[in-house]
Amino acid sequence: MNVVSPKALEQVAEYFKVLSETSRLQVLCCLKSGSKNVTEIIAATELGQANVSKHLKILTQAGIVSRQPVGVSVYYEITDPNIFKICEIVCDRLSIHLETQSQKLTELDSWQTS
Amino acid sequence: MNVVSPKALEQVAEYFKVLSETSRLQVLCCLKSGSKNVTEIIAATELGQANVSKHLKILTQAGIVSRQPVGVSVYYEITDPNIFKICEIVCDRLSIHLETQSQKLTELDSWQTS
DNA sequence: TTACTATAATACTATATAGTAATATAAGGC
DNA sequence: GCCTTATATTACTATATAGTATTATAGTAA
Repeated sequence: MNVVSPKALEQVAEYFKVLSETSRLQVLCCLKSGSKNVTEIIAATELGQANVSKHLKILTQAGIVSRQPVGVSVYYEITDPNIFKICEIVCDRLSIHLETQSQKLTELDSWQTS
Repeated sequence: MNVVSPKALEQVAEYFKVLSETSRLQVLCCLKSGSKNVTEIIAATELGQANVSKHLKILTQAGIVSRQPVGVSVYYEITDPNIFKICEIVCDRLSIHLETQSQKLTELDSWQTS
């Protein structure tokens, strides 16, 4: 058994873990329109400075964004546009899931009140 | 700012969190070939029984697998084949990232030995 | 040099969760 | 009824990490 080695799956899991935080997704979303420096990212996301800095480091290490110092400030940019393709697939899936969930709730409700 | 609401991003992050564990990816991989009961999943993944049970609950609640009791055993099946499309995109991205990483290491190495 | 601003790193707390041992539940066979 | 097997749940420990206050570093202007 074990067609795919757990070692390889670990890498994939690690990548998903980077995407599994609301704050990091916020950062990615605000970078969707183009390169921004840290101050702009802080303003857009309303997150703390140290927090944003930490998340940017994680995103950079994962190769999802790139870092480019310009004078005193540092600009970050998305290097992997596929990110949004992945998010789209997930969103589609979520809406389907939520729909069936609410349908089940409706059925449950009508069963209780009958 | 904040084009996408953090509330919506939370849902997406939650979905990614489900996929961010090696053990759960192992379970999904072993279900790729088709429906399996818990005993078969335990055998294929070599994970503990309670652990598998917990992961299956999480995957079911996320709508990624479906649960079907048959007699004394319970069969699980992947309900969202898009999962593997997402994983493929991530794998492609990972190989690109690893390649550039190793390239950087090679450059660093040749710089040190020159 | 000093002062100021932008970003990063450190140290810490609080929270979440993976894994596991033990227990519970439930279905079939006897 | 009891016994066995399959799955789920509970209680617990150990670990990881998000957020934050504080400090450090670096670029730039006066």
